[in-house]
Amino acid sequence: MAARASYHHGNLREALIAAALDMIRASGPNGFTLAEVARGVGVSGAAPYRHFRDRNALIAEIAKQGFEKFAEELFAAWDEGRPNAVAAVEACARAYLGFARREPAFYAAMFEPGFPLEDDPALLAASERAFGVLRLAADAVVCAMQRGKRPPSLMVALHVWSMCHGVASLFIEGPSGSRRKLPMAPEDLLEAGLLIYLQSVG
Amino acid sequence: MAARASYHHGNLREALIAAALDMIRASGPNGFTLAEVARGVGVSGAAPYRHFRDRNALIAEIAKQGFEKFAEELFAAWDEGRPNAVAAVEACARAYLGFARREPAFYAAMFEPGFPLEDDPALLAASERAFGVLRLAADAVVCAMQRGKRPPSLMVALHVWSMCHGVASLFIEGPSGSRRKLPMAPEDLLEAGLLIYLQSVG
DNA sequence: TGTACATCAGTGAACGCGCGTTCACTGATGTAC
DNA sequence: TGTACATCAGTGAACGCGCGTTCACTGATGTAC
Repeated sequence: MAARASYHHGNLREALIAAALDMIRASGPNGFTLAEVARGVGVSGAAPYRHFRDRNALIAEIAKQGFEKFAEELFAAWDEGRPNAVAAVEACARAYLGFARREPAFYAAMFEPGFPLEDDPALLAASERAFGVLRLAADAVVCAMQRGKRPPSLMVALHVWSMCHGVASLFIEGPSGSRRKLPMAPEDLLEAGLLIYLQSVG
Repeated sequence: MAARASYHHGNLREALIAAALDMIRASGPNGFTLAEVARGVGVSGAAPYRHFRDRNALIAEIAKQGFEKFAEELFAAWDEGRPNAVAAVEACARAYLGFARREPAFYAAMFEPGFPLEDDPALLAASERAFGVLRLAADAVVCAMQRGKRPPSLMVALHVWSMCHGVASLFIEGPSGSRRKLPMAPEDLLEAGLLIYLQSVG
């Protein structure tokens, strides 16, 4: 829509991504339309194909960037396990929900892309890098325990991930719009849950 | 597609639901098309409107029936808390995953309907009835604890629900198709997680 | 500093497609007398 | 038992719509000489 001064856009690729994020935020990765994105940026419907193979490729790029941001934020929250392993896991969990809350469009593209992650190896890799941060955190928790009573840290990481994702997708407002009401902050619910879990694990 | 003998279908409503479930199983609640459902049942594109207000009403009906089946199965698994509260919760969790696995189409319609649950009061009520079973189970767990150390049972129910839903949506094959590979059965992962959690809670 | 030319990011028109929904209608069913 | 009629589940054609993608093209950019 927005009229452009020059024939060349300058940074169409980034602009398309930004417009797509707006659209996904409003109606989810499925309510997302390449044509409307192009219109929103003030460019013909064919222009996006200079930058993305097809519709899915744009979603995949967004999901990938999302996982990268996500991994960074988790990693920062983790803070090398300071002040202690359990607190660091809690910080990751807060960061997890914070991301889902602040970036519902990225989150939706990451977890409901509408096609298998395997379709895009770079995307899959980015997703695994993000999970890697949770593994780090779980490792630290497990290492803080007495030898012989250590559960597999992969399992702990998967439990933490499941709980985070469960709370986020059930209770954080997102574009899919089927979120439940809750008599408390999702952050508090998750914090309590992980505390109980980690107390028993270590 | 399938040719009919008589002018009247007989049980078009049920047939539409069954055909829609097939379609949702294959491509999710968003890849679902009223026109294709009608074709699949061998009926004109206008016929479904005799039974459902619009496309969403059909999805809502499916989600509602899903929650009802779901509640029944959870309730049966719960088995009035036998043999003991913790084991009964574990049974519910297994039933939760079993449902997601056996009925991916219902599950998808229930948790990614594409419109807010609040749009259909009957649907919302059915969803709350299903959650009610988890509350029952959580109540029993909490009641088995010593007075004074009892956490709010609503919170426990929400934790159990989050973990079940997290595991199901991350690791159980569904139509959205972004499920992760896992080096163990989701059932085992969830069972271990809940055991650790419940051990600490009680 | 100026010019020829390769590169490439955009255009716009077209293709084929299928959707959701409405409408006036018609064929079958069953009920009241 | 037979018939008139109301009911209602289907039809089929049409409406308006917008999508994703391809294609031959053209305008702007920047680089080599």
